[in-house]
Amino acid sequence: MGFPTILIKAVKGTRDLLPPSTAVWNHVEAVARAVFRTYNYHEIRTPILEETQLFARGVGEETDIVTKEMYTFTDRDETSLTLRPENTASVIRAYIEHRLDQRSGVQKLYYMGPMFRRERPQKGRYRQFFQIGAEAIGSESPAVDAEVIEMVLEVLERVGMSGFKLLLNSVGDHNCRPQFVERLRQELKAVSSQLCGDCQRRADTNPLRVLDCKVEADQPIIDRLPSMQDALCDPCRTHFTAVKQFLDDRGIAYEVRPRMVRGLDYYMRTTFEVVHGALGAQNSVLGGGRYDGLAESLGSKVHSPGIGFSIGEDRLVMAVEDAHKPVPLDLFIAPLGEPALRHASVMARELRRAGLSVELVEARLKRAMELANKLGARFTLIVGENEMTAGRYALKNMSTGEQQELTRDEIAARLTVAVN
RNA sequence: GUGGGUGUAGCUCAGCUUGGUAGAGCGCCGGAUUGUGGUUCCGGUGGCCGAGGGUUCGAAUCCCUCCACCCACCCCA
Repeated sequence: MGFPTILIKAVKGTRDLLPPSTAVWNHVEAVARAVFRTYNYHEIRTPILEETQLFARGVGEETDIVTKEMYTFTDRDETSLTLRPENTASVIRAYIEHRLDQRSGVQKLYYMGPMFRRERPQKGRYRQFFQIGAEAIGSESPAVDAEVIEMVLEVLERVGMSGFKLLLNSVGDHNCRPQFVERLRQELKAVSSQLCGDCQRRADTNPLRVLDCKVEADQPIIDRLPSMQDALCDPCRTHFTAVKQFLDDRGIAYEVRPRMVRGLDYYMRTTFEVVHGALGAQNSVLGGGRYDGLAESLGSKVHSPGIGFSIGEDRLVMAVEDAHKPVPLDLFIAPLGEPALRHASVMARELRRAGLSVELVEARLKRAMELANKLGARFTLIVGENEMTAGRYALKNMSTGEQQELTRDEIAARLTVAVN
């Protein structure tokens, strides 16, 4: 007593999702599942907790994600565990562990759920964030790349998003990329002193990132640096040309961004990203790409090339939320008095079983009507003594104000028609 | 990790320059007589003014320190 208890609040970078916003989340997820089904993708659920080694080897020892953003702790038996910062490595781990390569056909898997990265939070970026992703494993064909891209754009469109832009690139493979990076590193030695501070550092640690620099003053210098597009080896070039051809066939618009770089080491050949204007600085709604060497680097003896993407669900919801209208309540039942409440409760059960959303509150009628209105009820049913003895109940249409006396059966029939 | 901004009622904010211990709108609750909502009118509820310290007779207001949140860099979804 007297000592104010310190309020416990949500951990930094995490948040509570409340109604009516959760309806938008559910809608986005339902649309994604529906689209994935039509492309014959099936859900996979992997643990949120994995051995730290999985991400170190999968995502890349030197990436920002692994070096400074993971939630890692030592378990009681001394093994190092990590809250997943992304899900592709886990999916591939499961693919190898359960020998999914032995199943026939390309394995097409999708997932949705929380990921964790310990970054400084800002608009569209959280420490616990949600991704919806899919992976197609077991094919190197550029036709698969195009189909995956087509599918994810379908999700965006069906969810009501517009005004987005698809960015495309090829980052080469084990054969041509290391050579390119080395060449870039050499050329940067001559000019890095003229670049911004970040780029001077990147010139050493991650030369590819210099190409992606947004500092205005650096652009003329960056423009003169070699392009990955020109450095692609023949197989990579052929693959990329085919991907573009397949997209063109579908009438899918894209912009080739030779300088677009992705932050996960496993990407190879095709990479892509979708950006949207109204999201703040974190304007990337989804990112993805091919990862033909990932399975081997996780210990697979069979070559298991794959391609996938993941949507930033928080950002997608942010982009479509305003257009979403609240889910209405079908019926508000206003019983007058204790006997009426018992009677109405039974009626409510019947109507709910028939699929209607029903709220039931005993109160003075004026108060009940007020509540019905505030809850956005489409109809209100009044159950009083008169109604119970007559077997006919007053059903009021809340938008027109019109009211009629109906029997129980008539109410159910009338409502199911009106609601659909 | 680095910068900038903001912390006053459940929400959005005013008040701070020129110290005299709080206001608006919305929300919520109630009323305008009996079993009918939305509009209008009236009333009510609600805040240790982010926390701690300092200056002062007196601090939401001035000074210091911390904390939280937001935005941006970095990086990414």
